[in-house]
Amino acid sequence: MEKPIEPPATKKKNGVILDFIRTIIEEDIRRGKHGGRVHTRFPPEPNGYLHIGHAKSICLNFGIADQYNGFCNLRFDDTNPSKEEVEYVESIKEDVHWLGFDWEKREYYASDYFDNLYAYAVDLIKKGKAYVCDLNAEQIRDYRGTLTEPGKESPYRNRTIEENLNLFERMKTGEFPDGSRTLRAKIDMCSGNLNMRDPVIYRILHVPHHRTGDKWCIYPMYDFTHCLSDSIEGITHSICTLEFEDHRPLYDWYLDQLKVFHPQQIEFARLNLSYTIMSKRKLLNLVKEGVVSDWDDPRMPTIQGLRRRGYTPESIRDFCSRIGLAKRESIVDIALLDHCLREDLNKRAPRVMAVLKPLKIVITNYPENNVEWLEAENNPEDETMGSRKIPFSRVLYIEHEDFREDPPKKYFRLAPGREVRLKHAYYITCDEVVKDPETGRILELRCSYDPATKGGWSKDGRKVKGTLHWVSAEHALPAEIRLYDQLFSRENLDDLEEGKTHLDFLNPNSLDVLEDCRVENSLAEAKPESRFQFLRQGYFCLDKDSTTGRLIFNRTVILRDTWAKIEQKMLNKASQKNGT
RNA sequence: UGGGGUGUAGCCAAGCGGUAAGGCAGCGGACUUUGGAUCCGCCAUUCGGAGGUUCGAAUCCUCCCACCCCAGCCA
Repeated sequence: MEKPIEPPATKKKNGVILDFIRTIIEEDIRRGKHGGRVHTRFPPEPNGYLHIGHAKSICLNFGIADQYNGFCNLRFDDTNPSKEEVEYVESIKEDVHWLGFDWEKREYYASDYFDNLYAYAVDLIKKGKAYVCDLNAEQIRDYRGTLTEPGKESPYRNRTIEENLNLFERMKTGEFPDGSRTLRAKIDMCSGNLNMRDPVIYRILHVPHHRTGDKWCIYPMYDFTHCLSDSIEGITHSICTLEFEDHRPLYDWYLDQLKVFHPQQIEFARLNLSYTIMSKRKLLNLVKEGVVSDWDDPRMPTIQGLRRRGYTPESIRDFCSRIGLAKRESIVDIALLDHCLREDLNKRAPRVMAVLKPLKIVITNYPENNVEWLEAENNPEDETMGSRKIPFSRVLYIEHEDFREDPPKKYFRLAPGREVRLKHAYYITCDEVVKDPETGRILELRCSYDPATKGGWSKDGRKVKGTLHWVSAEHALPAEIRLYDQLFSRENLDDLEEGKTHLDFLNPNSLDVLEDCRVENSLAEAKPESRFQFLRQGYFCLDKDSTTGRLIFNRTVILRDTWAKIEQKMLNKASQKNGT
């Protein structure tokens, strides 16, 4: 059988740099291996929801199949019925489709092969390469030895083939209790690779399976199942993550002993993201403990969470193509994902105006009861998206943040006596600040507009530095807006101080719900999952909790905010002067 | 101290003996009816370290160092 080859150098093809896996594949095609055929598989275990790390693997496997005119199977690795559920297989299928990939008719389950696998095991016994072992779990561990000491051979290792066949058959028929016996491969108890010290092939588990019901009470282990499932399906390149590197000799051993079609296992480094955890177990725990609302909480790195948050499948695929592929472990900056999303939505998302924290302004020289419908472009990046009419009237709301009574340097929004532009509308000047005499809170602004600046232009060439978004008080729709931020405040959650866990670094501000927002009336007909750019603020997505009477938006990501940076720098400078 | 891997910028990542691609982040500047977008510049004399081979080394050799994975009847 062919030995796994060292990852060869990356090569360029048509100027595009190939990663090490595609380089191997191109070399295999060139040499005519498997007749030039390329067949991959995405093999999730249905014991949890898919996350962005899985997206990397999905894009890789389906992407390669597509690129080399091959196929990619969806195969559920369902050999442990005590952890797996149909709920998960349904969500996985939905997520893969949503990401934009199609396995067509090739939906397989490892459990489909239970009969084949049993026959292969019998074959191994007949070849004298497997035996039934009566050691219990604890004893097997003792016999296995340690990392630095060799193991000891099981006293049951040299049973006759007939006895093994008989015992294995009786394991299958349910004669023995859970954990009482196993079928083991007879390899090498002295191997430096623990996986080769007579690994378990089958264990007894009197547990019903979500697909095979109670047909089986023995279930095959991963190593035995995976290589043979790959072989049965004619997989050419079996791509998995780094921790399986040690398993490759076993993967190869089973296939060599059984003399069956031999795919090649290739390992790559899984995705890690800054400020994010990717462990299924920890993610499940966040849901169970109520730290987040569910698997699709918009702060979760699950596909469903990202989807609800407003990420597009296109942006996730772009991200996966940009993070690279290698064998070194790394933590990708979450800023790259946000960049991909902004790049996508900048071109595609319609622009609308929404005021998150409304400040009422009255245009004192604008006629009462008058309404003008002004032209507003839907996307300056794409003319074909057209325009819409937005209502302007005497009473408006602007963003509270866009007014300062005592503006700092470089602040060029509204302030007493200052003139700014209302986007698509008029120039206005702030004439008066009305405050609550008791609390001093600003209640409203009295402004005047320049009728000669309709549309936001001035013939006299007068410049205004600030342009604000706004909504007409009478026409605007009330909305709830959920502002999301990273769930964790720590960049690297895998390298924590003694005694700390990721839960010690939860970001207390990961969710801020604004109940009293105002959005422009064109949003009345918006459909859940539709995405918008709220001008000057960020990208938002209509949440599924929305009802006709109550719009709810999730903030996906903010726009780049140069002013926030400038202000932060000024604050830093000031605090340095104060010696704090 | 056994076996298997990996070290190139703040974060990813090319490079495979001919003199350090690209992206993200950051920093300048232009432009702007989004402080958005766009554009233009800057950002590794050095590749974990030390020796060696060579006219020439991130690339080859030797030794060393650091980090990750493996002792489930999980996947």
